[in-house]
Amino acid sequence: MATGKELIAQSKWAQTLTPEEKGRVDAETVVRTVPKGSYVCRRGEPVHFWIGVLEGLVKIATVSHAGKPATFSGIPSGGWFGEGSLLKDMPRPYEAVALRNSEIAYLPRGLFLWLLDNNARFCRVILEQINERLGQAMAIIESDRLLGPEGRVAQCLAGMFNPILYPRIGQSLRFSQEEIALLVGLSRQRVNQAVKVLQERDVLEVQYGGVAVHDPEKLRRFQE
DNA sequence: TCATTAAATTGTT
DNA sequence: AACAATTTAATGA
Repeated sequence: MATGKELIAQSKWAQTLTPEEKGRVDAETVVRTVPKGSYVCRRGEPVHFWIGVLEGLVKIATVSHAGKPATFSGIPSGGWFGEGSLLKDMPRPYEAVALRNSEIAYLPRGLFLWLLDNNARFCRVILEQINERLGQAMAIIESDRLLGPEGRVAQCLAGMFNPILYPRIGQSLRFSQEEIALLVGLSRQRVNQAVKVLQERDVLEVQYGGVAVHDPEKLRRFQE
């Protein structure tokens, strides 16, 4: 099992750091295990950290006044989130819940802002990430309003192939149908039907504990 | 390495 | 939501 430091070093942004900066990151970043179903962070709390999913799967969601949850996106291993909230001085607008046992890194706000101020390459990587996330948000809005369950599942999975937000994801996505259901906001049963339809259409292959996608473009083009 | 058991996931109602 | 069937992971001989 790789250590927290090793997993952090694999991130794209970590490659931009000087040895001194790397030292501060290692010294100040806290890594903890978050069990399945527990909060990684809560809505409304002060934003003190930039958060990384070293291992596992986390969903970003909010809860309506009626108590209905709405998922915005899923963050798999290697993904970092919350940079937008760190730049604003507001309580955290969304909550994050671990969908499986996960290793989560918490990088202090002060260190994050210091890196932005002092390292232009780091700053650029973060800009790219925010830009990618905007594109992803647009895609989610579109699929939510225009597509049926099969299309939503397809777009959700296709979003996981974004190489800028989530580097090093192979062609096999190890997300169980239950996890996919929690991410797209459908019942597990409906997701089970949807992935079978997608398999019929030759867009993906259903496997035990996940799906295999041989052609992400084809998945992205599935707009029904 | 193989067989047995427990746990996770799937498929269906 | 509940159930049975299937697959994987873990355990010990």
